[in-house]
Parts: sequence; structure tokens; C-alpha cells
Amino acid sequence: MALKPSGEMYLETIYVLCKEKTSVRSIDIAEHMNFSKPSVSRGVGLLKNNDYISVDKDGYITLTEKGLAHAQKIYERHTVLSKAFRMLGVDEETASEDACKIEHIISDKSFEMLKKYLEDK
Amino acid sequence: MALKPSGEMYLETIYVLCKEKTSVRSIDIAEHMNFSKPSVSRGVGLLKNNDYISVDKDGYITLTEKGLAHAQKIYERHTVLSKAFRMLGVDEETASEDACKIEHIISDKSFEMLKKYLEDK
DNA sequence: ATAAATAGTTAGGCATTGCTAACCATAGAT
DNA sequence: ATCTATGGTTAGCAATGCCTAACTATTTAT
Repeated sequence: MALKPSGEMYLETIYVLCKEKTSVRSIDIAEHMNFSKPSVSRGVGLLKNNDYISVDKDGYITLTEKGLAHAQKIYERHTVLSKAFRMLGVDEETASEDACKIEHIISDKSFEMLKKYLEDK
Repeated sequence: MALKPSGEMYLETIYVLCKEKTSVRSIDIAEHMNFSKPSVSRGVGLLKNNDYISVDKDGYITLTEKGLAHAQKIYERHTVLSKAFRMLGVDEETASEDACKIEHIISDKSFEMLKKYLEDK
């Protein structure tokens, strides 16, 4: 099953937390996203069932190869979209919020064109 | 109650159909959006209950002042976003599809900055 | 050893938004 | 006059994705 926007957000959060901390558990995700524990529990369960992450017996989460690839893709979309809005003069917070919403729904085609456009700048 | 993405899509469709045809009914919306009649029936009912449209006894739909203002706002977002993607080299269809998704979720701030950027071009 | 804090799960709810099945009402055709 | 086509509604289902309440299990502190 393909990842839905919600699953992509959990995955991206795990990716970001992995870069910031030495270990990542569900509770860290819940605090970072400001979501309830049950919501995160289900989200993490879905990622695990679809082989995007591994969860060890103590609840420590690591990205699988597949999960890392997808997380990097979404993260790149976030950074490129954020940068685009920042270049238009949008404040950091708004740029990031809008990037968060758009990163899951923009087509590959449009994203690649935007990315190319910004590279030539 | 504020309009959700779905409601905005119905409203925008009504606006477009009003420009194309002399009259607009639910069935026209259903055909244009490729949605079922019951889905449109509910969507139209919500717009009516929230004073975005008026529906006469024969089912003919007109935008209220409030509805027109909101429809124009969304329509402008659609055209500006489409144009932005087209300028990046995205094909017409993809540009329009992505505009459709983004027009409901982008912040006013980011949209205004994008619009201003394109005006100076 | 027991109490409390921490982490996670289960169960169930609610909003949004699409669908089908089945029905009602009106209007046009034979 | 009756049949049929057209337009619309009602009822109920499904997916997505958040929530609270309440439970379990483990670990820490007294």
C-alpha cells in the first residue's frame, strides 16, 4: 500500500529525529508532532507493517532502506518548497507550514520542474 | 462554518459553469466533476445552508455575494498557481491538477507573495 | 516492596468526503 | 393515461486520520 500524507509525515518526522537524536521512539514522534500517543501508535504500526521502519523490542525505531528512500524524497520536497517560498519573501514559519502541506500532494513532474528552476538560480 | 476543500471545489465549479452556461443545476456540477449525484446533492446542500449559493424551486443555482467573493478568490488561486507551474515548464494538465490540489491549502501569505512575484514578471 | 512515572496499546468516537442502492417527483412521449 | 427519462434526495458504507478514555507493562524511586 502506498503511503498516505499522514504516513509520509510520520516518516519524515522519524527521519528528522534520527538526524537530531541518537534514538527515536513513538513518544518522541508524538511530542515532536504534537499528536496523541494512540495516533502515533497506529501511524508507526502502519509504517512498520509496510516495511518502512523497524521497531525493536524496546520500541526503538529505525528506517528500512525503503523507508529511508521515501523519507529522503519527502524531506527534499520539504526543503525545496520551503526554499521556494522563502525566496518569494515568505517568512520561515509560513514557508515551512505550506511546504508541509504541499509536499504530499504536488506531482513529481511539477516538483522536478520547480527544483530545476531553483538550481539554475 | 468555513469552507473545506471539497466545498471550495464545488463553489469553484459553480463559478466556472456560471461563466460558461446560462444556468447551473446540480446535475451539471455532477457531470463536470465526474461525481455522483448524491455527493453533489450534499455538497450543494452545504453551500446553500452556509449562504454561499441560492437554489430556486427548480434547482437552479446562483452564487450569493459571499459565495461569489469566495469563488473568485479560489479561482484566482487556481489561475495564478496554474500559470506559475506553466512558467516552470509543466504541461497544462499537470499544472491545472496541481493547482486544484494546492489552491485549497496554501496560506494567504504565500499565495500573495507568489502572485506579486508573477506580476513583476 | 510498593507507588509513581513512562511508554505503548486497545476500543471507540468524530469529521470529511467520496460511493452505491433505492427511492421520489416532475415532465415529456406515446 | 400511462410509461419513461431526468433530476434530486435519503440511507448507509468506506477510507483517512485525528481524538479521549482506559488499560497494560515496565522501570524508577522511596
